[in-house]
Amino acid sequence: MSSRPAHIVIVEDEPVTRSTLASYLGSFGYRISECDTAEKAEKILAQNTADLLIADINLQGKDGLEITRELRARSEIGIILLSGRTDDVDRIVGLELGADDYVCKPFNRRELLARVKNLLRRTTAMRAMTRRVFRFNGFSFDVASRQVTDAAGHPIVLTRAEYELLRVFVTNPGAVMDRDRLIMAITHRQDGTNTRTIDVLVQRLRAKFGDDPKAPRIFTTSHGEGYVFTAQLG
Amino acid sequence: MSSRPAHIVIVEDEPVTRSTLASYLGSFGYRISECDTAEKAEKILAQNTADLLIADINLQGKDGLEITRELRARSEIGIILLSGRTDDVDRIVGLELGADDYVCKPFNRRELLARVKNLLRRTTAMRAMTRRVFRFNGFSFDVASRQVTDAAGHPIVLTRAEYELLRVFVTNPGAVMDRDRLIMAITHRQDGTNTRTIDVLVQRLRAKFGDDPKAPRIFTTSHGEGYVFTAQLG
DNA sequence: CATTATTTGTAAAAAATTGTTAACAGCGGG
DNA sequence: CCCGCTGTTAACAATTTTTTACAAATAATG
Repeated sequence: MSSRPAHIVIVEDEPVTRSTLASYLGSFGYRISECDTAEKAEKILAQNTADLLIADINLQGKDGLEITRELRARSEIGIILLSGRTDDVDRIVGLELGADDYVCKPFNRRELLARVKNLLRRTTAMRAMTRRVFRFNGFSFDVASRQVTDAAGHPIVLTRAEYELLRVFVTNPGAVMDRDRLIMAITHRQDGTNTRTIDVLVQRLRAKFGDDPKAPRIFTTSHGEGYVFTAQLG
Repeated sequence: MSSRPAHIVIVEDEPVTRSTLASYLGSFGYRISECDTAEKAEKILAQNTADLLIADINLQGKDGLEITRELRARSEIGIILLSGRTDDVDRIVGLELGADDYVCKPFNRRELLARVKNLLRRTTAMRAMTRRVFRFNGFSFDVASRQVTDAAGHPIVLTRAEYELLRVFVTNPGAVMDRDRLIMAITHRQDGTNTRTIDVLVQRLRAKFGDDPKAPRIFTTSHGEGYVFTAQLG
């Protein structure tokens, strides 16, 4: 019905809280991804499809505050922190790191929903306006307007799938991404799509960007693993 | 910090709280307007220069909740409510009316500052969207009067459906919108009209705005999903 | 090192989606 | 009532995505 449901990532190591929250928000039509550690969350966030992160402040290993710091440095995604403590200092630190909100447990889920709604209204509008342009090997890629130009300034036309794939690549430079993950990022249907689709799309990107698979400089094959974006971003 | 200091309006009938808050925020370079009633606040807000409203929930006459309701219906300004009570219900009502935040007194002013900063980061990006005249690729589109002119100033006449469609596009730049949503936006009914209507209307908009579907710069199709407005609004 | 199995590159066909044109029905104004 | 305009639908062409098939390349094995 609507354009595309907002994508919310929940990081919470307490299973009950996590699944309760996930099913509650999910019942309002949001697309939910759950996980229990910061590392798993970052994998999901790397796909750049998330609109909002709800993170517990107390996690094993890397905690919610650290995710906030790292994420805010490179993204305008909405961040809501959850905490068991109502300590002023904690709250202020979280907010000053750039978290949009800080909710203390036990929280009223209806209140959280209201905060989620209000924040999503802001972030989805903002995502459209923030203009990021990536440059590599003489090419220029404007994510918002979907325009690509080569070194001579001539436009290169990308199809939707090519655009989505390139977007995942440039936002994850140097990271090896397997085909399942790339499929998830580009396809709009969730039923089993053939992983070879990715190979074909990579081939088409290579053709449009003049990249030779035998001596790749931009889209490098990682045999048995997937593909890596190996161009130097400037 | 930014080109022009953000403008914050404070409505609070308790003089001490108000002036303390005003001078504190003012010391960080914000432009502050103080007042003690909703009516005076509305006068200031009518000038359309405000970025953020901080309102006490308990005011003589029209209270903070009522301001929120009325304001949110026509504006995307940031709203932070202040309250002496920590009642859950009050807070939820405020948030569901569209307030971005709800802070209980006595509040830590450093926390409030952090919330103000974070919210302003969101709203200043959004301010562009509350605008009523949109400019893109040399064209000018006045939503209220339905007037469109090209780069040379020559008028372009739109039909009702074309106008509605363009309005949805410019107010949701960068968002992929599926055909159902676009249909709902132009016909205000929900029943099953052929989705291909949208394709024809998009094609007509493209013709009038000189956009080539093979290398779109304004109305971009997102294969399998819908359409996106990808022109840069200026 | 030769052989084998697995993975990837490529081309082309098939399936799904969109672009385009044209025709039709409804509606309001003259 | 006729006329022009608008929104809608239908039909067909073009494009995009996905699948399929096979050649080439890489890794594994003895």
